Amino acid sequence: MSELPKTYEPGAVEPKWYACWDQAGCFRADAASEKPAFSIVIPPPNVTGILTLGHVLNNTIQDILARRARMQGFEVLWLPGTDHAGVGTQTAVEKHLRKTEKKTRHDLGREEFLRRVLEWQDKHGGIIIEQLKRLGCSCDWSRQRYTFDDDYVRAVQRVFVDLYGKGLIYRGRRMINWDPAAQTALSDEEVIAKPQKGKLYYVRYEIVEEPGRYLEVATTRPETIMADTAVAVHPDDPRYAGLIGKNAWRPLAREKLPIIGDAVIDPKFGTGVLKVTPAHDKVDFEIGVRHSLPVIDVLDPTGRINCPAVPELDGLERFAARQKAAEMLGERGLLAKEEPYENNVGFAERSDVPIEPRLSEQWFLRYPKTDEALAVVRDHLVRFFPVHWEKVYAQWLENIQDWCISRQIWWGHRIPAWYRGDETRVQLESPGGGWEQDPDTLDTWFSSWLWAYETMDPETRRKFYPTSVLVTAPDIIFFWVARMIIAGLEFTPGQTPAIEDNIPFRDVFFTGLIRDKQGRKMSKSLGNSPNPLDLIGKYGADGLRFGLMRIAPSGQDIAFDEKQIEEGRNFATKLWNAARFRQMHGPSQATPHLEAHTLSIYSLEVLARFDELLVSTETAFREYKFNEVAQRLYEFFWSDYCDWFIESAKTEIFSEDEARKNSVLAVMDFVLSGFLRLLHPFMPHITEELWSVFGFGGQGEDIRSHSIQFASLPAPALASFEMKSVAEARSKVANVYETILAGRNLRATSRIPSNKKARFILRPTAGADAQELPTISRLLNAEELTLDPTFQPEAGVPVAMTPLGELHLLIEGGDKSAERERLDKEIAKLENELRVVGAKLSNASFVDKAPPAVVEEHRQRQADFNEQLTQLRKARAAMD
RNA sequence: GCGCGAUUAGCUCAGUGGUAGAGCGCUUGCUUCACACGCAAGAAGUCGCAGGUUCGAACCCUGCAUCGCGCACCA
Repeated sequence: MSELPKTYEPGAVEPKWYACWDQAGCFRADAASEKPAFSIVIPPPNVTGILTLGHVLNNTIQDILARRARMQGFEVLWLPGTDHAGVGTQTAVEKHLRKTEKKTRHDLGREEFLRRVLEWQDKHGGIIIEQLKRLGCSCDWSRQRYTFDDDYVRAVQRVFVDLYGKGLIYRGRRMINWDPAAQTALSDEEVIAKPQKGKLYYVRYEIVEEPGRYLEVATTRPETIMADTAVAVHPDDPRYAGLIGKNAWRPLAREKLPIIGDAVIDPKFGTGVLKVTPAHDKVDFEIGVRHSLPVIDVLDPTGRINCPAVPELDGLERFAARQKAAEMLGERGLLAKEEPYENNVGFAERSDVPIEPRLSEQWFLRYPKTDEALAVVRDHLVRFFPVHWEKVYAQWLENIQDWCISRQIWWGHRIPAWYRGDETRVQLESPGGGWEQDPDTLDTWFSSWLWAYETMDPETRRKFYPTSVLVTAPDIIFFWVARMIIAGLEFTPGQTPAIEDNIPFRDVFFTGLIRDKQGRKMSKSLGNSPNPLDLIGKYGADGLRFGLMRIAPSGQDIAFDEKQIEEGRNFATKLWNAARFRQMHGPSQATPHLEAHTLSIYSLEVLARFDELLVSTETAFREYKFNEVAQRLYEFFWSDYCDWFIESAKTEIFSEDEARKNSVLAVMDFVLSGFLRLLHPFMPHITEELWSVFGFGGQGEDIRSHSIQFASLPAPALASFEMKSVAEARSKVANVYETILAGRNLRATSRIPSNKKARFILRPTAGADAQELPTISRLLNAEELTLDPTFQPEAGVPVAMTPLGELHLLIEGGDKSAERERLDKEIAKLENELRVVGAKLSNASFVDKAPPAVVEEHRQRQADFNEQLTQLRKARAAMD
């Protein structure tokens, strides 16, 4: 066993072990294994992306689950990969082109542009994979997939053809969300509503049949007046009775517009009159359909006005045109007034510009299996953690609209549809000469929704599908989670047609979003997003992982604070030093063995607490409460193991009694070995390092046989022990520890500096024995602790009531008044607590109706308080 | 408008009916033979507000307020 260096250096240790695991194929899943399967597919990051804290959170959780499952004896597949991220990647490359060459994709042409994207991908692709490795992720890299792998592309297209054949995919001219910046259609999910401060313009439309009478129309979009094809009022609105059927003059590009009645008009909004613009508003379009109105489009794909009839506006950008149109109306006396107004405007998620509702020929998917998808979550065949996301999911599915899946961007899966004249064919290969393929590509999510199974070859799928758990952020619950469930149900990739064999995952764990200390989202522009690689450099991957896990409450957003990562690092150091301390006292056995009859009461105590730790972490894991697991591990090790057990054990460790010393060292090893295994999923590198240094895994050629990764989780230590003797030992230890706390408090309040030895005298209660005095003395940093049943303190000697008796602190020239004050405080505190308990016990209802155990507990407390109080009063009286 | 979360110590958060908790920060004492990325002690909270249920409420119920999120509407 080599000696441990003074401080832990993650920078050297972590990459060493990762390389070792990776080379030995530790993460490779064997589809032919006899072991039960556990599988996770990674939410594929963008191929050209770099690691964010969100990725760290997400992938640490997946790694914890994967590593724990390996230790539990599962054959584990954690399947990694990347996503081509259509719009995102294309936008990045376009931006780059604009900056470096001042060119647009159209300047290059489709073929050249795609060549450039591939160049970009080769240059920036795969960085994130290396970063995940640095974090310690135990993915099966031999199975790494990409949504642009040839097989995967083929599968996506086959699915399109299949759904078209089933009549679920269709092409149609409908109102869609148009992104004028990216110049593509978007799905409803990609539109983010944002409140915007604007103006409400009241525009006067003159009635044709009654010259001089005007209808006032409240609108936020005067620039689209030229596209008006009607004016509408509510049919029952008395203000406008008799106008329906007449006409109004369109104030720009002057034309007669019919005045129509439609029940969708809200008489209370504005003036109760709506200008109907079927080309540029979804509701207006529907009104247009009901009343057979013509559709006039006055916007081009980039969002500029296309209306030669009004030369002042033609060619203007839409927001400039709004301003100009209002001015023109004002000059003509047709603008009654303007009011400031705030309304929600849809913004494109990616390019962050207002979308335009636009009539356009696109491909749509009518979602299949929506009822079934609702049912599998409602009936918990798929379980959501936290459960409240079920409702969000259900709400979406219940109001689901057809999915616009075609995109007018170039970087993506080409739509397998072919045209010749009026003919359309949907098939993988070109039907032959004269046929042209649809220029559009598919929404990236139309490939992602197959990720849970299309990433697996048939053999892998047989073993590992459905996957065990999906770990993802809740913001893609519609984009990805819901659609994967639908895909599983529709395409039945499972081994049997049974629903439970086809759902893509059993459990879904939704992480929180990481925010900064002020609660803002992490973003590049705010510069509030720390680079995880810098954090790994400063605190180690293990420190980052543990720190983050400890502050990540399940399902709640996380306020990031680097201080907490520092704590993760500190915990690694604590572990390292406790191990160092152990190592200084001789070699450890590969499999530490406990001899029941040799165990000290402190050993039994720490073993009992370790068993409790096993239970509480197991429970927390079942609920995916990672922060709770981390917190328990932290508390156990720092407080129970280091502060109490090791400190108490020093009595034996530094003693001459070899038998007792060896017994305690064996317990240290036993708990350390078990604790390393419990901690390993959170801090894989340092635990492997210590496991190896201590030789707990034995020796061997093949790392798989002695790596902590494949060691089994610890079993309860005291399972076969006699419960009564354990309980007795624990009760003794509780008394000892309580006495130590009281003594330390006495020291501190009597202002004895920590480095000064102090002399204590214990006047014991009946039954207290001297056996534990050395340990108590050590933990009190006492010069001397003597047992004296007949001790009669002089007035002013500080005293504390402990379970073992009166503990007196001997100091030179005791300060009477200070001691008197201290005692008075103690007495007042006790009296108060006694009053509370007394009040409760004298309440007849409480004694009658509360559970007997609770009442008994209160009685016990009352008795304890009374006894302490009596003693303190005696001590206080002796001072007067 | 509908729905979902949150509201507990200065900060970040645990706490599902029985004496209010942790970490950080703060105060005090300490380089004591694993660890100053440490040890020990301490101060600090009418648990958002108002009702209700209960012997007993931070916890259960109702309403309200504030903050955040989602969905729908928005001329």
